[in-house]
Amino acid sequence: MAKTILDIAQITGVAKSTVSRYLNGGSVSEATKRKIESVIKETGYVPNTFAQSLKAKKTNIIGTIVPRLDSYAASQTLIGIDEKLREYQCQMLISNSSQDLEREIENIYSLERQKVAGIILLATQITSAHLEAFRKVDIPVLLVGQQYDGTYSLVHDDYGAAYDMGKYVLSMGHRKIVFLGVTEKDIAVGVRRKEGFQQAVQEAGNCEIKYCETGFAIKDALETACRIIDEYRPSIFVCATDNIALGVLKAAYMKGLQVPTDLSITGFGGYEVTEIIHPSLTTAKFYYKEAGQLAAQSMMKLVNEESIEKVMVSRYKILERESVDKR
Amino acid sequence: MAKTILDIAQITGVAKSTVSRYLNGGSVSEATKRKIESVIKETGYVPNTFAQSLKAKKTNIIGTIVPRLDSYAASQTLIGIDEKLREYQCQMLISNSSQDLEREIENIYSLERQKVAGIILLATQITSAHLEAFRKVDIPVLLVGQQYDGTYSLVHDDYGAAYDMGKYVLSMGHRKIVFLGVTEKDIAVGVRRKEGFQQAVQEAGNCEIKYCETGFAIKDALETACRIIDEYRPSIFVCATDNIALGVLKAAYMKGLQVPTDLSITGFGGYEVTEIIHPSLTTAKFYYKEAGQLAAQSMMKLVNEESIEKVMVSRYKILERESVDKR
DNA sequence: CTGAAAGCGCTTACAG
DNA sequence: CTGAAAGCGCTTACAG
Repeated sequence: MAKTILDIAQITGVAKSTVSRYLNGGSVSEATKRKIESVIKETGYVPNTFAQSLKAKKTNIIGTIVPRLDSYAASQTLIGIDEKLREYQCQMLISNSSQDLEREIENIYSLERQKVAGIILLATQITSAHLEAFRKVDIPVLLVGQQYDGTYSLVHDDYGAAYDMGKYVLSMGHRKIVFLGVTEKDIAVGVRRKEGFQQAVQEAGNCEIKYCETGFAIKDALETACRIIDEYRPSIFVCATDNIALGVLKAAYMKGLQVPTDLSITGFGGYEVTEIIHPSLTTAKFYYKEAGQLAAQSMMKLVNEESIEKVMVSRYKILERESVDKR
Repeated sequence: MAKTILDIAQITGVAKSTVSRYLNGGSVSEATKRKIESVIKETGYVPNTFAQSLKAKKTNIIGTIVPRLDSYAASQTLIGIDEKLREYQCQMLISNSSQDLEREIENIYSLERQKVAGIILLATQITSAHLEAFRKVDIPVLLVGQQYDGTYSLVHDDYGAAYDMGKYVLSMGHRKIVFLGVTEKDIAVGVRRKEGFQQAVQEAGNCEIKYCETGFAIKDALETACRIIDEYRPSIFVCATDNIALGVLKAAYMKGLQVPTDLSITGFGGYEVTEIIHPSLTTAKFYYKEAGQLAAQSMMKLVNEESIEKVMVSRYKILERESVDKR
């Protein structure tokens, strides 16, 4: 059923090598070119990628490992990567780790086995097993979202965004603040965003601020927020992600608090939904798709052995919307 | 750098075939087994997938084509597929068509070239070029979300869900209704959902109903809804997707209408966010992840040449929430 | 411009 | 249990 290059050669009456040359743009006379072309069309021949790759020892596939498929940040980043890779005639192979760090490691090795040209890892936490894997695989690895010494990384400016967000919140007159963050194992989201915010607060002084931690899931944030609202009455929740902010928003409704009059809320991310909801959410927008494109472009440079910055930083923008009230 | 099976064989002092047998669980003596094992560990040898696949002529990869990465339905379906495939030791290769039908066709052929064992297509529209591609590629194809004669398909019960939604809306006393649908090129969403709803309305009689069409994007729905609200004052918008409902919700806010007191809204899909927003959205929930799992399982049967139903139907559930008022 | 031959890394009957 | 050999489908110097 599936034709091989030999079939084409025999039908056309030329040698395999000639067909191969035709396929790869080598020198072939116009006449044979036409003959081969028509035979290929008739037979519906498609080259066997494996045989090609076996020779080439390299593919034009870039592996991308994502912690989860159902995240705005991840899907936007993937879209950006995909777009840019397509420009370079490269394919993107998505590998889902389902937020399982061990599976993430497995995926790295599995991508190596599939001879991808490079690996883009949408990182959350980096363990020593990760570092070992980076060392072992003989292909370029680029981290997106987390920074780690010794590997290439593209990060969002979590610190800067959080600092600006802190400045903004304070400028709006808030002095009784809950910062609802996440585990510090996640350096970018758990540590950097907190630190940036802390810096802004510190510079301002006289401010009552409580740092709390919750999970990434909306439901977790909802529960945590309900508890905090009962115990403590902040004028604002500064949330480390938009999803957390969404949970807090729901908690406010459940507690009968008007947003932003009774309670202000901010997020990080700039998910599409934050603009649609009412009140719309004040948040620090990260340019995920853009970051994805940059990641892909940088990876292509790495693959072509051009040099790139060890650490690249993607931009952000504070979106002042309706969920923050002036105090 | 990268070791081959020959290197391992030479270091161990055996033949390539023995190493291969070891790798594939053939008969090898305990002693050689141990030796080979240790050499492989030392060298960090990983088999070359291409060489393997070149022989096997088949991979354990299932290709999945999605119209877009940033859709709740798509990502949930992918997660379901991925989960189930993993159970079968199979890989999922995601191919994004960015809502470009031509690219979708290209992706089918490209997956064939990569010798995937089967293709799961999260379908939107099926053109004749699609049908030609299905015929030409010599591997099983399964459609998800759309039904088409001659191909295997797994669909959501769009008609049933829409019928039930119609019944529900009418039972809540609504008699001046806008059904905000999408292009009829999309049979499942544009035609089936409308037909199911129509059937319910027809059975009820005496009802003023207006059928309108809009795009899939929240922004499109927002604009369309604004126009409709100005021209016509329905008591309810029945929207063909949750995203459209979200757009209408925003439009209502912008027009100063209270939901659900001034205007009721329903959707289709059951996206996570519909539960979080306020008021929460009444919608027909489809079980995307479950559908993905079933799709993967069915595909595995197809790959193993077991027989499956030509058309499978996934379940749904009407979620009665806060966005519909009793009239 | 064209063809014969070697080789990419693996698997698989076939002998032994 | 083990090894030599052929072959999967393609590419790539090397001659001609």
